[in-house]
Amino acid sequence: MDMRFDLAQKAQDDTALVMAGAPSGKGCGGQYCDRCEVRDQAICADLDEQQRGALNRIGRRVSLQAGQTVMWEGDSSTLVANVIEGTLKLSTSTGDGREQIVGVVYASDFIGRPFGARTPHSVTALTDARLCLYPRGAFDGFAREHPVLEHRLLQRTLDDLDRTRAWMLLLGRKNAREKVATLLLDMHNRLPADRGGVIELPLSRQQIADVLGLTIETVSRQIGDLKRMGLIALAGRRGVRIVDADRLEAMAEGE
Amino acid sequence: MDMRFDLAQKAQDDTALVMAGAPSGKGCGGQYCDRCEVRDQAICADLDEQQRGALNRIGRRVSLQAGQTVMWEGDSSTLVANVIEGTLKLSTSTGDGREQIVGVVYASDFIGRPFGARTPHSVTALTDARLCLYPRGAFDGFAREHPVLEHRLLQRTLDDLDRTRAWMLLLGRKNAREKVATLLLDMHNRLPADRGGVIELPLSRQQIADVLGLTIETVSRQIGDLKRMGLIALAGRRGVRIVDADRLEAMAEGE
DNA sequence: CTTATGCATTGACCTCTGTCAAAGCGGGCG
DNA sequence: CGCCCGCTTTGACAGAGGTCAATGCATAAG
Repeated sequence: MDMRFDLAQKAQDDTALVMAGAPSGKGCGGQYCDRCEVRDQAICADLDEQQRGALNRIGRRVSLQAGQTVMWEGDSSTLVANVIEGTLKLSTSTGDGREQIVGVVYASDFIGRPFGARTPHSVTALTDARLCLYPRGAFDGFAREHPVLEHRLLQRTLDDLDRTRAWMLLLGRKNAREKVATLLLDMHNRLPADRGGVIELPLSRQQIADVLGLTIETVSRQIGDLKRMGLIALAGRRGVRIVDADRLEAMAEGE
Repeated sequence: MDMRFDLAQKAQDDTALVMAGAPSGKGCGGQYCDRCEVRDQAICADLDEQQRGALNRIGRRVSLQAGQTVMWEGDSSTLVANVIEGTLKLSTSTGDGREQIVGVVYASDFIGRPFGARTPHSVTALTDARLCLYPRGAFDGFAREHPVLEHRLLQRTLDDLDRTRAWMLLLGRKNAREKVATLLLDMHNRLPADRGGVIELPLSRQQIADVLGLTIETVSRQIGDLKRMGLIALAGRRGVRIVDADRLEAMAEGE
């Protein structure tokens, strides 16, 4: 059976569980916000203590396991959230099941579609994750009353749009080697490395393929080539160390 | 010589002309806004008369000829604008000159990068066009003081992001036939048709290729195939009529 | 109306990436 | 510690789309 369909089934059940199981009225809570890991990076950063308290009251914390899907492409938009911890993918699919990952989000990022009727893409946890979840209607109302929040959301959305458009160049005009090199550099810049300089990829080979618009076989071959050329070193299935960043950057640009 | 480079050269000169030649202090002007064709669709729609007057004072109207470039990828972001009339493309390129069109904008759309240091893509007129142009700094300041404007800008940016992500699915996962069919339907939905049902494409074959991540030859072959199959009819270089929308939609989805 | 220019089409060929199938191997479980 | 499952790698092959080159044909200038 297709792994992706498998995950989807599982997640559908789990999501229902999360929704039902969360204690109502228990928001992020002022006490949570005070020690929130992403308080200074997330969109709530510019709110004062009182405003944050008010936002708290409409939200709640939720834990996700790797593989769980929080929102489904095409569903009516009922939830938005801040990512407290973990990595998630945003994805869309064609009618016949081809998938494209349209974004990868990290701690402090915002997910969901405020001010819109439909969720344009699915959101699925790649690692275990924690969210600060808000009902969309209440969030929209709060945002409209707090321009500092909307401003921060606007900045974030503009940044997302820039990054997304840059990725279109990769999808439309780069070859497989350039695509893989670009992704490895991108992850290298965004993920923490251990002492040995090894980063743990949050994506399987199939997911890398889904981000780059390739097949798993092509991704595997390209990574193998880069290793054989001595530009990268592999450590297990998910570990990667950039050995020669300059040459890898040259590859990424097609030089 | 490469057509695209040629255009670029030409536009660089012309842009300078426009900037220097515009009478300073002559804004869109209250009298212009009153008869503005896009007043109710552009981001200024929710401003009251007085606020619109204030925004006017920092902007001015500018005319562009087809082929002129208004903003350059990577330049510092100094301008933003509303499109009054015409069609423009947003594009990025790799170091070695491969181009990807990352967006096509029409009347009432907003262009430029507010709240950011750099322009992430070039903006070039595909047809003759008119803009309502604002210096970025002044626009940013005005926007921060007028949450209704920022809200409208946020909605527009969220919509852009949705559309851009949907396009990523096309770039990463659709084949040439599906890409071309999708584009023709998209244009059919957004452009006015004459009595005969013929739409005038604002894009040359090369530009269609740059939107779809294909070569001009592949685009030409696919359009030829669709014509031979009786799904579309051609009228000159730019004219297209959708003959069988249902079958074309099936093509677009790969069915 | 005619001509010239440049965009568009068509053809031949080749390469890159996808497809299908089999083997390898990392990591969790017993 | 070893086994087994599922992800990953590797191989052989096919086909979609790119490349290079020549021809066709709108369109606008004369």
